[in-house]
Amino acid sequence: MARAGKGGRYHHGDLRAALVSAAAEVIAERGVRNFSLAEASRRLGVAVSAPYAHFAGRDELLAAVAVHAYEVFGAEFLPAASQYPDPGDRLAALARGYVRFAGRQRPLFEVLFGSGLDKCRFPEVKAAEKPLSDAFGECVDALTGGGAAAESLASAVEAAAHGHAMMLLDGEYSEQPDPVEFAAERAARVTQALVASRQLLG
Amino acid sequence: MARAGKGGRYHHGDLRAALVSAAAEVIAERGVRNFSLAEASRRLGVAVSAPYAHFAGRDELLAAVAVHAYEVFGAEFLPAASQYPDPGDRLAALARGYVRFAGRQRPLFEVLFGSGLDKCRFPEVKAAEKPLSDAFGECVDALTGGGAAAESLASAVEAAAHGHAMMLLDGEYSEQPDPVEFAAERAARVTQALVASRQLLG
DNA sequence: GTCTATATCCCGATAGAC
DNA sequence: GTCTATCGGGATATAGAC
Repeated sequence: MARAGKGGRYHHGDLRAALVSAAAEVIAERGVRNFSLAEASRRLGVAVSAPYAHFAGRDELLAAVAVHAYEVFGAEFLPAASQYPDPGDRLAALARGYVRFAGRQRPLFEVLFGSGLDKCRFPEVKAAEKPLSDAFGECVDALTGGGAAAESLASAVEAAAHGHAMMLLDGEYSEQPDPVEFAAERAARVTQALVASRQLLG
Repeated sequence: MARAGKGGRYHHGDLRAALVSAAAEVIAERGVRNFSLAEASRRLGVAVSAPYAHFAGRDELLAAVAVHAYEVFGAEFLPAASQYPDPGDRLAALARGYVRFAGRQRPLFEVLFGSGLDKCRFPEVKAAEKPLSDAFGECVDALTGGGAAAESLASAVEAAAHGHAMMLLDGEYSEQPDPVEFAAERAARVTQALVASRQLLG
């Protein structure tokens, strides 16, 4: 890392990357809603206008953080799921991981789903999401043989995982000793139930 | 409604209520993220500081809009569900209504779930939510006899409904002829599947 | 008790110098 | 590629008119 002092004229070789990680820090400390380009700039000791050389605006930087969030997500939870030989167990492990990610990496999860970021506007974000949806897709294909049945099972499981994550972050399980694990286990169980009754889905 | 022209000195008898409905309008037109106290004030022809006589800040006004959102939600979808004699069908109708509300009253739904509003800080919001969770609770109690089984079924169905709503708003079903009904039907079906396999849940 | 006027501070965004 | 300067807008606090 190069100079951040006020005397420094130029920053370093990779302001772009530095901004992404500074943004992630700010968001972790103060929440997505209170994140600002200006604050990220201040931390790096650069002018508030410096980010505009790398990002068209606040949303574009947020999108870059979102890409990072999906990478962390994948690195942290896809390996754990792939251990299970049974596709139903694998799917349940994915749902569990999804909820754990929400609970353990709350700020990153909020960038993805609570920041109001319109992912459709950013193809990079969609691309970063793909390994995750592919993991779901692989399991449901193995379970259903593909087609419409696969699609509706995937939809159901993703919805269940997301819904439990949201309820966790909403504080619905705050009376539990370990809210994160509680929600994660529930999502896994619901997934198993959906797998068992998949012929009813579509 | 009283005068809104620039010449007017006072506004009317109920600035508080006027602010809530103006806020709902602004949000409908420009989205929750772009909502501001100043914009709502401008529409009513009052000074930017006027709202502070009724609300401590932006979040407090947003909370009032959230209460309104839950009222609309209840008025619009609870009656439809209560028609069904079978508790499983009733639960499925609730899930369907939940997703329809998200799709048809998107701005209000976003106030509830996409505005970053911390509902725990506002007891009024929690109270306004109660009729809705009671409706879910009544169905699951009828199906399971209450207790932990009721709680986990309720959790699963709410998560499924919320998850499908979120995927709908995320554009996942945009290639469908009627995305709202498509998502609503899926949520209803998933609910029926969860009811059928409820002994696996908890 | 309700609203206006005003002033400060922070943020997003742009233009032009180095 | 970065800085300085600047504009417009929103949040917020205070003082005062009615």
